Amino acid sequence: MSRDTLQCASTMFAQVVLDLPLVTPFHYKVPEFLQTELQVGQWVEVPFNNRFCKGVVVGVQKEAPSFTGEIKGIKRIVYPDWYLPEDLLRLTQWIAQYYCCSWGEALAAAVPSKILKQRRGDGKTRGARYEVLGKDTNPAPNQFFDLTLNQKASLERIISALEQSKTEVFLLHGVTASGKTEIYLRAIEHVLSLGKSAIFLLPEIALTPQLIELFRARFHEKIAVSHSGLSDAQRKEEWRRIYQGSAAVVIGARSAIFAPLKNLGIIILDEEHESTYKQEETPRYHTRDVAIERARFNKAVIILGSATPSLESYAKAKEGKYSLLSLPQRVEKKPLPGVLLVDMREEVWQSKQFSIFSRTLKCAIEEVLSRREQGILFINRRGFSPFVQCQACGEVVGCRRCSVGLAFHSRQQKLMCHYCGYQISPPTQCGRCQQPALRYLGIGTEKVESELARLFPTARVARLDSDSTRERGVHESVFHQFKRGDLDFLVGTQMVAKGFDFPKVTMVGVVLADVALHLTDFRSAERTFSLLTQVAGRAGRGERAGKVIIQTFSPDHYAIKKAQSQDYEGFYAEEFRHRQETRFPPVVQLVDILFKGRDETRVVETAKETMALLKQNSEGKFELLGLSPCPVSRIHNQYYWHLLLRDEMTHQISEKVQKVLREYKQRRGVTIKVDVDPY
DNA sequence: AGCACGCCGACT
DNA sequence: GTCGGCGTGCTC
Repeated sequence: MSRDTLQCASTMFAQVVLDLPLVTPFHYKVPEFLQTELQVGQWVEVPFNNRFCKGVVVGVQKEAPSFTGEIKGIKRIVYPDWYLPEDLLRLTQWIAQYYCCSWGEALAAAVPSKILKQRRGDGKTRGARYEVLGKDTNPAPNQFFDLTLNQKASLERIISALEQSKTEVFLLHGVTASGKTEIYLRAIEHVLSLGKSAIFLLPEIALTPQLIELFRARFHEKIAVSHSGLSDAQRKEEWRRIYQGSAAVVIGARSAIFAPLKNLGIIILDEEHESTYKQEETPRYHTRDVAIERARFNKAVIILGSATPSLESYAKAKEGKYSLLSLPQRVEKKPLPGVLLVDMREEVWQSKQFSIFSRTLKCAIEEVLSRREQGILFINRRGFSPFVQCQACGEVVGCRRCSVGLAFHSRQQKLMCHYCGYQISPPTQCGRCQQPALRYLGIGTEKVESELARLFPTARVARLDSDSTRERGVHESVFHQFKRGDLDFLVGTQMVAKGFDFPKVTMVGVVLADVALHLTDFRSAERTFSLLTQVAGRAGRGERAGKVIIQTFSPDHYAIKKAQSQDYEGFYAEEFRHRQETRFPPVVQLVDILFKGRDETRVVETAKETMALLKQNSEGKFELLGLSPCPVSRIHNQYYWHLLLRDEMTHQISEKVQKVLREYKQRRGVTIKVDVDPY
């Protein structure tokens, strides 16, 4: 894959990857008039199956390819001055082979669709609007406050790795408010001083306006912020800007890992335990693993930061594959908030009725109001009532197109499906037994919001969840109101748990901690623990000490107990032991094969045949954990089944599976997708 | 993924 | 008689 200009009289052949799920690159003749220009990494237009397609040149060769049919010629170079950087070429190739997809599909994930997709006559990009970058609205003073000893020690190790230009993976384990961000900022400053560039990754960019402001204030026009609101044209424009070197620091979610920066010195992945880093469409890559690979290609340093590292990363740190950096204390010696568990079984028993706020939580709310402080109430479900059940026959009102219940949303006065968006007006009677006995059960954000308003009429309350923030700007305006002190309480889902830094928040209430705990998923304890720890971390970041109240029906569960004592090590040890006993990651590797189709019998037949084929070919290299319907087995009238495979970390599983699937003739109407390291 | 080719049912 | 349904196979 040389980038040297081709200067050869005899015919040359180019290997071209097309944006299609085709396994191999295709060969094309390099016409005379392109021989001196054509280089690896360029986008070309080629004739393909009676039409023209765009593709990327991934190699050139003198030898004629073994293909026996007619070899056609490249029509033109699409962008004479643009090359896909070599590290991205190799990175996409790695993604294709590790995550079982075509190189073309991996490229499609890495490059804005406007650049790759064949669209005739897109040459004129008329007045692409994009956000003017680096305009800092309120230029914060460069805060060169002193680092704590732990911060200093961590930063020194990072800088020493940067100086040596060798890849080192750091796992920065710092409790909430321990000053991880300051380390990131200084590491990036150092990288810039070496004339190199940086990528800073976040789980979800829209949720972190504060952090973005901090970066803007520090790096001014050097940064490019990639957010999901960009149009296709803006995305292409952003790519061009970064490619031309007008930004040295790129901040963004998942896809920012593919930013075409030159001379990459560092990649930082904040909140590395977050599951949003895993892409759920083909290619189903995990941003953390892609980032590590890209760092390796560039001899760059990578920092994974979290208050609750994933089991995967912490295990690697313990094995010595990653370098562990610890920040066990909050900055300025601020204490971690005290955490109180409320046993809701006892609460219901003693108060003889169920209220969504226990007496303890009510007191705490009153205290916040009387002291003019602020509070956050967290509940991991949106809507008013997560499900509606007939008290006569037990039937739960379900979606017509999905195998899930409908949730009642009081704002719209509708029952809604959270999977496909289907909605109906609240029925007056049960659809099965016709009795007018429907009851609205469970707790969602809307119910917490309305209960809070009912019990504390003076409280000024706002709700933050994906319903309330659907309209543009709502998130930011609620955020600023809360910051200014125009609100007393914020009620919300995960959204209020992440990255917020409000000094006046002294109380955080978790209305029901059990929601995520009882899902049939090997990561549910880990998710619960880290969510509770993150939420708790929102309290007591300012002058006054914080208090956290967790209401739960399972106060004895280790995920909840360890979250109460904020004991990551203890949780890790116990959870790791579970994973060893039950043989789940990180001690083994999983690969999931997904089957989807409108005709369920066909889906199952296909899955069974595939399973039989895999069994024949497994040669003891991996274990079949069995075929089953997905937890939500029907979405939008499509049936979902999956086949889970387990492997003792030999990493040959993808190859084997790919080979088997390639040989298997796909049945009509059923799509098969491979999910390596599934979530 | 597209797109053509091909083989069977109901329509101007 | 043809229009068009989608099942099958191929693309340098």
